[in-house]
Formats: sequence, C-alpha cells, structure tokens
Amino acid sequence: MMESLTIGKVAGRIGVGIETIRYYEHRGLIEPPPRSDSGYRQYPEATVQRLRFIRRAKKLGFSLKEIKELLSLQSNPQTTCADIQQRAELKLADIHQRIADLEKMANALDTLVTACSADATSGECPILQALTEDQPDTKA
Amino acid sequence: MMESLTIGKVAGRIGVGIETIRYYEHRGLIEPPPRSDSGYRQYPEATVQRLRFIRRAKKLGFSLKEIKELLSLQSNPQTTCADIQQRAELKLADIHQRIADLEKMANALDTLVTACSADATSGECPILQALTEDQPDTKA
DNA sequence: CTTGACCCTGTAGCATACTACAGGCATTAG
DNA sequence: CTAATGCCTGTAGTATGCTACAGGGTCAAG
Repeated sequence: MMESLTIGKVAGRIGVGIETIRYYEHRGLIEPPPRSDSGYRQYPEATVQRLRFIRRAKKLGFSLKEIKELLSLQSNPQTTCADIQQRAELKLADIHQRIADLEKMANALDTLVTACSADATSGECPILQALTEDQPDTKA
Repeated sequence: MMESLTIGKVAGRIGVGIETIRYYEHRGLIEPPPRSDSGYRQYPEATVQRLRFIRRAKKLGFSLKEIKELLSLQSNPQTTCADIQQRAELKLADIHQRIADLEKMANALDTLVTACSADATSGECPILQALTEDQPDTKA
C-alpha cells in the first residue's frame, strides 16, 4: 500500500529533487524519517513543513548553515522573537553590504563602458587601458 | 644572484599568495614563465602587469573565465573597443540583476524584521511564522 | 509475472577560487 | 657551513549546494 509520503512525493510537493532532500538530511536540516520494512523513507507532514521553511529561508538569502541554526532556535522554547530578529537583522545587513559592493562594481564598470567609444581598436580601448595601467585602484 | 622576479616577489608586489599565481598559470591566465637552471619561475615585468589586470578585473566582478577571455581579446589586434565594451555591458547587466535579486531579499526580510516585536516567544515570532506557514510565496 | 518506475547507499563530480599539504631541492643570511 | 627561507610538483581539501552516477533492491500496474 505505502500510503505514506515517500521521498519522491515530498520532493514533488516541495518542488525540489529527491537528492536535495537526502542532502538536507545528511546536512542535519531535517530529521532522518522512519523507514518502511524495505528501507524506504516515510515522511510525516511535519517534514514537508520543515522543507518549506528551508526553501523560504533560502529565498531570503540564508545559507543552509544559517537555516539550520534558525531551525534549532525555532524548536527551542527558550528562544525569543528577539533572537530570531537578530539573525534576520544580521542577514539583512549582510545583504545590504553585498548590494553596496555590487553597486561599487557597477559604478566603476559603468564609467568605463561610457568612456568606451565604439570605433577604437583594442589598443585604444579605455576599458583595457584602465585595467592595464599602473594607476592606483580606487581602493575598492 | 637571482635578480629576476621570483614567484614570491611577484606575489608580494601584487598582494596575492604564490599559490594564486601558480593557480592562474594552471588556469591559463598567465603564460608559464621561463625557468632558472634550478627550475624557479622567473617572471618578466609583463606578467606583473597582467596580474594587475587580472586583479582589477576581478574587482569589477569578472570571473577568472571571463578575464581569460578579456585577456585573449586584448592580445588580439582584430579586437575592437566595441567587443570589449560589449563584455563590460553584459557584466554590468549581470551585476544589476544580482543587485535586484538581493534587493528583493532585503525588502522581504526587512518587512519581517519590522513586524517582529521583541518580547514575543519564538512560537509567536512573525518571522518564523512567515517561514512556516502555508501561505504561497510571493513568487520570487 | 514481468516491466518500469521508484527507492536505497555511497561516492564522485560540478563550478568557483583558492589554500594547504607532503616530500624534496635551491638559495641565502649569518 | 648550516639553518632558515623559498621554491618545486602534484594532490587534496575548503566552502556552497547540489547533481549524477553505479549497482542493486522494491513496488504497482497490466
């Protein structure tokens, strides 16, 4: 009969590959589920919830390692909302930093692209010159 | 005597580890330099220039693979400035996309952080609730 | 009962950019 | 001369998040 949730059904429901689920188990993000007589994983609904949690947290930019921490905070009754908020704020700061770094790159690159006039040969290209010349970097 | 540039001197001048330089050679970003009788790499100044090029391009967000392409474009007299400009524009678009993705994350996370009041227990935390609940994702 | 789809374990590979050994000469400072 | 760096090769490890086998057992449909 096998009415319970096999790994394939769970994977289909969440929208990930079965290897991903096994990988999460291996990484300790989800509990090893009970097994059928033949050794098939039989997932409870709770695991589906947990997997959704993981996927959403990933979309918010958390790494698997961070998500694991989040999950252990979640299951700890001692945890306050402030604890969670703190993690989220750290991650937010991290994302803002990454944005700032990328914007620095974008600005520098944009300047070079703009300086570039189409008909010059590579020897005269301002982009290549900027990359080659001895001028000090703008201390990025 | 060994007045020429050993790998260590080059590394020190550029500010990278010697392993990085050997790695770049392995990846084909720099030419294998001539060797001393004892097998030491002896770098010409041109390699130092090239390494600077590589480092600057990296700061602009180019991958080593892309930098390799840039370098081969550079040494090809057929290359026009427009060719280079095109690469730069593609990279710029790529960076803008990454920024947009991160900003999406930041906005979502910011909403959650703001919703979070400090005194609640983890069971009541809006962040955890948002991650756990069955609500459809905002189709990120 | 057979066939195909599904599941199992364990290992290896992908992409990125290094970094760290191990084991062994070469060079140089004192 | 000796000891401490420095350099050599080649392989393997780090971090991230999967993905892809290989080789084999299990389950459900016809």
